[in-house]
Amino acid sequence: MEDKNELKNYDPSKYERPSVTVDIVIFTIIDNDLKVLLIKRKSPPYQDFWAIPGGFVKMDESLEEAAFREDVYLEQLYSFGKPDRDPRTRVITVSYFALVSSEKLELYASTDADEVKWYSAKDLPLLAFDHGNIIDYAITRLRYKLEYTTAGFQLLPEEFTLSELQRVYEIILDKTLDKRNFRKKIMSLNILEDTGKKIMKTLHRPARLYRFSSEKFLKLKDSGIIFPF
Amino acid sequence: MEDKNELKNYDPSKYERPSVTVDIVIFTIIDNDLKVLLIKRKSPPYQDFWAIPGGFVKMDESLEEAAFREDVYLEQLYSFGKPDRDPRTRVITVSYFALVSSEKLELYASTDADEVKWYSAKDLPLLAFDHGNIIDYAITRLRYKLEYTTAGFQLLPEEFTLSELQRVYEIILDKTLDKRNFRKKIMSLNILEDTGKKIMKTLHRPARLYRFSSEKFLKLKDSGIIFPF
DNA sequence: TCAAAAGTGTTTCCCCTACACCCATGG
DNA sequence: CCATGGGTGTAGGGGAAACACTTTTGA
Repeated sequence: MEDKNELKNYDPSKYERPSVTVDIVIFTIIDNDLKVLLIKRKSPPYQDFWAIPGGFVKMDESLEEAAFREDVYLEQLYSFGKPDRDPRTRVITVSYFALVSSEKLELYASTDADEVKWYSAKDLPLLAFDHGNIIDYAITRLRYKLEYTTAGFQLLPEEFTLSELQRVYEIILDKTLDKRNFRKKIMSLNILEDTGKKIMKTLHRPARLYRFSSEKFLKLKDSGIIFPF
Repeated sequence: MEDKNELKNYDPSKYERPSVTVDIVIFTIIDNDLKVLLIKRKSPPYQDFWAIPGGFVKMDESLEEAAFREDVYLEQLYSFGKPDRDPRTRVITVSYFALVSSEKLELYASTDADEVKWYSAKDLPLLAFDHGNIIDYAITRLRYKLEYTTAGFQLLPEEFTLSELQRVYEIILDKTLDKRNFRKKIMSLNILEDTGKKIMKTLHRPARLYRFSSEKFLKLKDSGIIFPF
């Protein structure tokens, strides 16, 4: 308690401040595989290592707004701040994870080709800083989220079939699921809306297309997910 | 993406940095009621408002180590960083919640009497900054944690009866629990050790005293709780 | 012997799991 | 008519919830 009272009188202008970054683990699914977006660092420290995208937080800027004008699923993961995690200076990072639907992928692939790459979550390169830990943690949280929320929809285009949705779950959880049980569970959540459309031109029976029921989706968004920046 | 690449080249020394604080929601149970530790602010902003304890993060200091030499349960909650949450300057706070057992209470009550107070979580005063939101979120998380972890033990002395443990759950979850089902569930977790002792001198049948099984407790600690500072 | 909380089992219900066949289409 | 994935129901098992009485002590 004495320490805390002492800190309460601390004058921030008298001391050096740590830098604050926001780093984002961006997931998508490509070719039936869970991918993470990485950027190759062009300068020290960790030059030529891969890193998750992010940046320093400026005084009046909301990085989420800058980085994600798109309507993607974004959730705060954890804040890391060990004094030695960046060799230059004390850097505290607030990490997030994002889910980007496969239909929006072009937005992320359109930069300087050699510098940005989707890596398989199962086969990551050596990473800068503690980014390996951050990704591991993000994958754990993603799997966990999937078990008890509807986050998986964010990885699909607006209209999708139940089989596509099941595949997303199977890829992330890395196990096969029973088709009937999966459908029963999803349907019981009452978050899907039948578009009435079907995918034709397939070599088999056409599949119904569903979309997220937006009213239920808003309820999810209101339930404790806070965007602080 | 363009924004993120641009930020990657950002030179931190050229820009003002936000201040970073760590704020902690400290819970305990007193008189069968869930309490939160608050401190009255002596200076602006929000002078004379109550606030949760916390302080600025210095360059090389781990606030957890400074604030909590005691062995209390400490878990990161969320990082808040809306540019206007502090009227002075941009302040990003990393919030934590802590559980303090009733037997360690003296440590926290021993400061300047009028300035520090345990408030009932059900009857909080007007709070400084966004601390009201932080406490609300902490209570939600605490309830949630209780459902699927063993965090509740942290609020009790080292040796306790099953009825005392049940009362902790009832107070936090704000509902009554079935005695037999509660005991069955706790016992099935295999985290309790019978001390062999009993509470005598009561006006009724004496209750067995249990303690946490430390081996299981360590397993809990290893399961994803990260102390980043 | 009374009051007050400790301690103890069984039944019911619901949810999760396992499991196999017919359907609709394009080629 | 054939290949391919789409679509559907039911039975069994396991865990959570409901529920009431006996025990032990101090006064």
